[in-house]
Amino acid sequence: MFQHMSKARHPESVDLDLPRILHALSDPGRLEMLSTLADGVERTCGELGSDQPKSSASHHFRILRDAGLIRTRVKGTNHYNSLRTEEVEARFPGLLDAVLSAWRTSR
Amino acid sequence: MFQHMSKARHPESVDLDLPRILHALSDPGRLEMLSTLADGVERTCGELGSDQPKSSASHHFRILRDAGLIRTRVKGTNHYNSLRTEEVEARFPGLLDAVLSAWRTSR
DNA sequence: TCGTTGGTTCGATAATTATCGAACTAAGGA
DNA sequence: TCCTTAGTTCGATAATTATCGAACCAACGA
Repeated sequence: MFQHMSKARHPESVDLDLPRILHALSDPGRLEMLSTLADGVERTCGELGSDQPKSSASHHFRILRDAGLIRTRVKGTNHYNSLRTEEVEARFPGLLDAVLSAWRTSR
Repeated sequence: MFQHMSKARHPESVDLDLPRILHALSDPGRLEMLSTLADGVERTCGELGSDQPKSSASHHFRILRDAGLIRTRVKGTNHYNSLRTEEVEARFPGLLDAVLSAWRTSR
């Protein structure tokens, strides 16, 4: 009885948990993915995590998804990821901007 | 040949590492400590971590210190901790404010 | 000098997270 | 129907982090 991605959870905005979000953000690879997504363009997993094994990339996507930072839309055999900008912003104003611009200046 | 706290490291502002900082922030207890320190008042370890065993509290202080988020000043037998507000702000503008106000609204 | 106080460090154990090959699955195309 | 593509899930192992009692240490006061 396992859930495949097609039924994956995306927590409601209200349920976003700050420590969980900060943990998801505490990894260079994941920050890089989010930074890429920050332009609002959807991207497939392959486009974002091509520098590592598929299972590793998938793991990191899951962390981000479970934290509520990205949404994954399944279309055919592709999984399109997008940043949940407005929802995170509504719950934690300024957080995403601060983190992503911090990342860009320190990279 | 061990280093006691009196010679503990406090990383230079320039060396602040974002993933490390975000990891340090990804714990409710540590967020609570920082939130308390945000008023600018120095506090001893005992005042901040009285809800847990000394060794656990000390561990969390170390994480925060190593990340460069707090400074620990030793005076007599007391260790006074303060938030490194300006330094973190200078390196990562808006980050601390965003995280701490996010924490306060979600607690 | 002895005890106390405030906190660190050690050491052992538990818990969480990361990594990645291999098996799997759903969708699409030939 | 068979093959391929894109990505997930499993399973095993390694690495990191957390927890906390116990030993320790430096400063202070009696």
